[in-house]
Amino acid sequence: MNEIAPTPPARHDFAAAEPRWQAEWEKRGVFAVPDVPPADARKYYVLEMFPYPSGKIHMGHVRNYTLGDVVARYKRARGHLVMHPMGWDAFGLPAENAARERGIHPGQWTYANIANMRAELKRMGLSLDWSREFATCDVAYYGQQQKLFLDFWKAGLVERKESWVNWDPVDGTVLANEQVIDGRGWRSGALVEKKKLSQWFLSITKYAPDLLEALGGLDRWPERVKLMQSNWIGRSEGARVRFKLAQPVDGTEEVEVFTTRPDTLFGMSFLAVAAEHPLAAAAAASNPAAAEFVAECRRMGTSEAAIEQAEKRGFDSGFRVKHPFNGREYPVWIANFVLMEYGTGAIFGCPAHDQRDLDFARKYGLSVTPVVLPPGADPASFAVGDVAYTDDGTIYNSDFLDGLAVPAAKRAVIDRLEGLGTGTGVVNWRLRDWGVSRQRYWGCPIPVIHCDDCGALPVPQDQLPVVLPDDVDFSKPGNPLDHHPSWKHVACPSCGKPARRETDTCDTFVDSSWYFARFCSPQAEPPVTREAVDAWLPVDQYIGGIEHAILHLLYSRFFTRAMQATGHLAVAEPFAGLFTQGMVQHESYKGADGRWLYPEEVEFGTAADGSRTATVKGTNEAVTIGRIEAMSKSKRNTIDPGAIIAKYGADTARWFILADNPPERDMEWTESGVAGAFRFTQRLFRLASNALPALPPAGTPAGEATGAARKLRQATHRTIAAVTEALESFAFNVAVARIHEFANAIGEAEAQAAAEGMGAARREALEMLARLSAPMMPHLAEELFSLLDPGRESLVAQMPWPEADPALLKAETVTLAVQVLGKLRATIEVAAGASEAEIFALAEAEENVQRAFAGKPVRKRIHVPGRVVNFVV
RNA sequence: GCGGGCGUGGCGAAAUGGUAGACGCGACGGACUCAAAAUCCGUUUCUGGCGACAGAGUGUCGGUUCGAGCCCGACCGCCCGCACCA
Repeated sequence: MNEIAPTPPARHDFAAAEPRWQAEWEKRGVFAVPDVPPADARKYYVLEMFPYPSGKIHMGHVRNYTLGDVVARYKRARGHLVMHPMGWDAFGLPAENAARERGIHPGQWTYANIANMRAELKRMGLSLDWSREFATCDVAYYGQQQKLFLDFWKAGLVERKESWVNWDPVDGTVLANEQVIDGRGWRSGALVEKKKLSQWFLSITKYAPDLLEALGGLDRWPERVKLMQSNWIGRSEGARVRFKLAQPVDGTEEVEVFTTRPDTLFGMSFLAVAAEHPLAAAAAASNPAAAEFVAECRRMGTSEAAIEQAEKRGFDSGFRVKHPFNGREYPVWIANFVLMEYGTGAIFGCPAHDQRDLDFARKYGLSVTPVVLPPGADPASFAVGDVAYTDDGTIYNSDFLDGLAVPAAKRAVIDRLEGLGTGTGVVNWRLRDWGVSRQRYWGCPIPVIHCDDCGALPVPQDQLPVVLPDDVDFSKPGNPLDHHPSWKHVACPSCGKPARRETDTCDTFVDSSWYFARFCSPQAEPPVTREAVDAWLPVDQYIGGIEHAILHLLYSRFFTRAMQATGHLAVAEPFAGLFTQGMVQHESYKGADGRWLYPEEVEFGTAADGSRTATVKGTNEAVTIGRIEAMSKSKRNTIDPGAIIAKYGADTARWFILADNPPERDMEWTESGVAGAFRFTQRLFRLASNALPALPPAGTPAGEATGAARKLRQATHRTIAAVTEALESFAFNVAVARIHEFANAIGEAEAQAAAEGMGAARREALEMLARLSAPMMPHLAEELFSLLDPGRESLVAQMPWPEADPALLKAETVTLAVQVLGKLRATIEVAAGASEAEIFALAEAEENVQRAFAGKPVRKRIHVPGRVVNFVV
């Protein structure tokens, strides 16, 4: 052994190295791409959902942007020209809340947050083209959005309609669903009411059939997202049926319902209308009790979840309708579970074959008549108890439908209704038009002028953009744009008389419905440059949270169609590939008095029984360790990425967030996990620096190796193949595991440093270790490579992806599992080319296998090459 | 309530219908050290057995198959969305 004490192993100084490599990437412009790529370029557009600038990045962002960066760096190495931009979803409620609570202007608050978060993101070492950055609250962005709105209007895709909003009668403000808590306004505590307002809508329903059908072509989208969108669009075939009122109400003689079960029309026991339905209003006008019930329904707010979860209640309006076929009369109820927005706002109730109708009928003592007989049931005795029968069967108790199957009965009813002129077969969609009006300041102004004489007119092109005024007063409730002293007063562009600007601004979902197109030409004066969007769109890989599975993605799919219709771009689908990541979670902690504690306030120990204990740091106060749940400010179970990066470096944070879980699943952030990832970064550095004296110069080929060197070379090339496959399939946690195994193999090879050809094999292994981990730990990869090859020209970020040598992937022998009746009894090692007969003979010779036979004859032999042998006895 | 998803050791997990638990965390044991940290080596699904080995085991119950974590059905639990949070 060497008598001289070895120099202590050098440590990777991430704090110095990470900014150095970030500066180097920027200096060489490695991540910048042109608006219009060269003709021979293989473009690849990687995009993560852009962040709302809340103030600080959170772990969800770290996860999202790390995932995207791995894809971007990998695809770049595979020879693609990769566009990977970043921007800010910068309009929205929190900025107005900050303005009201702290007196800061929303714009000032937002841009300060952006500056902070941009610096935090830069410390992560993401391979972003920052020259494309914009915020949706930039006039340069929302001004172009106003042009899109007017183009859509011209193309017949914008409509003005009435709709209901949550109204806080004390604050005099429209509330977001999030601001309604248990039916009360979050600030005032007043009971929320529904209020009808005239608002702007984008006609997404015109594209409902296309949005549904085109889902079939999105082969790189998760099935569950497509299924959710499909259900949301909600195509259903059914019938509209008009019922005559026994007595006309306010001159109205009929009420129309939509049903998907026209076959059960003879099982009807009541008709129910929504509280917003004209018949409900008519009942309320003449009956104080009905008025009270309708008022109560209004207090439920507009959220569908709240409406459907509320106890099912109804009120008999006193009106009666006649059955279209037999003329029998049925009561008209006002029901809190009937949605005005769906179908016609009225249903007929058939309790025997619809669970909700059955619950309602039982509650109010309405009749229950079964009309669908389950197969094999006896018509004389079949009865419905507490469970409605919703499956197929044979129709009975139904006049001309008796004996028909359900589908035939549906057709027969529709034919008869159409013959009588009292109904039609229709396709109904659950999807509603997209209401984009918001009565708020911090959003894109809707470019419309209202004139008493000329109506609603577009703002003329030469008066665009309509810019938000800076001098706004948040001390008053309501929309600051509306009570601004001068902003809304303009001349009518048509007649010149005094007119008013639209004071509503756009839903922020509008901003995020075309930002991916804007990134292609972020400075363009038209909203997008055709050459740029035609070249770059669609986004090849889009990555974001599953919580956006429906709304954001559906609105974006609509927007590209609308932009296509108005000549702005060529594609219909914005995102060719979609990946939805899981959430980042952490344990939550509660102090003795029930207050939530931040993780850094808590100290851990071990109790006598081995369980974990926790106390408030520096005290003896007991802490309750709560559930592992999504990080949230209110539960204080957050970890600040900035602090983690400062303590361990960006590579460690990135590595840990990729290492432990499959990216689509929720992950738990643990301090010990991060520490483990940090140790691994140091281990890689040590492997390289320890090996350095034993390595031949850079560029030495590994050559035909034998013995230990060949074993290492096989490990190297198997790792190349395995990591490549894992990255291609988004199995980043598996890629990490393979690199761990590879590091173990390199570590084991240290003991055989003297073996023939080992120096070159180790050099190859370490260089590949750096290059394979580069998408995940880009700074360390550069650092390792500069250690191994100080004279090199290109950065790892510019190197092509390594290729595995097929000759080194082949195994000389394979291990087969030997089963008897499916139970493992032995394993055998056979040569790769062994014949089936040899394999069976070898397997049957195993002592354990013979014992398992227990003297019984073998009836069947199964051989799955490379895997398993199974004997059936 | 409706729609969608998930469930595997002490923990995070891996596994084209073919050896369940790779890899990591933690724990335990050992080496090094005056000591500690760091590092390195080993053990670690449960039960029985000194051991060879045997039995059980992927939320629960049932089914298909030579063979099921994986496919099918029912149930339980948790998570996401429900149109003005982003």
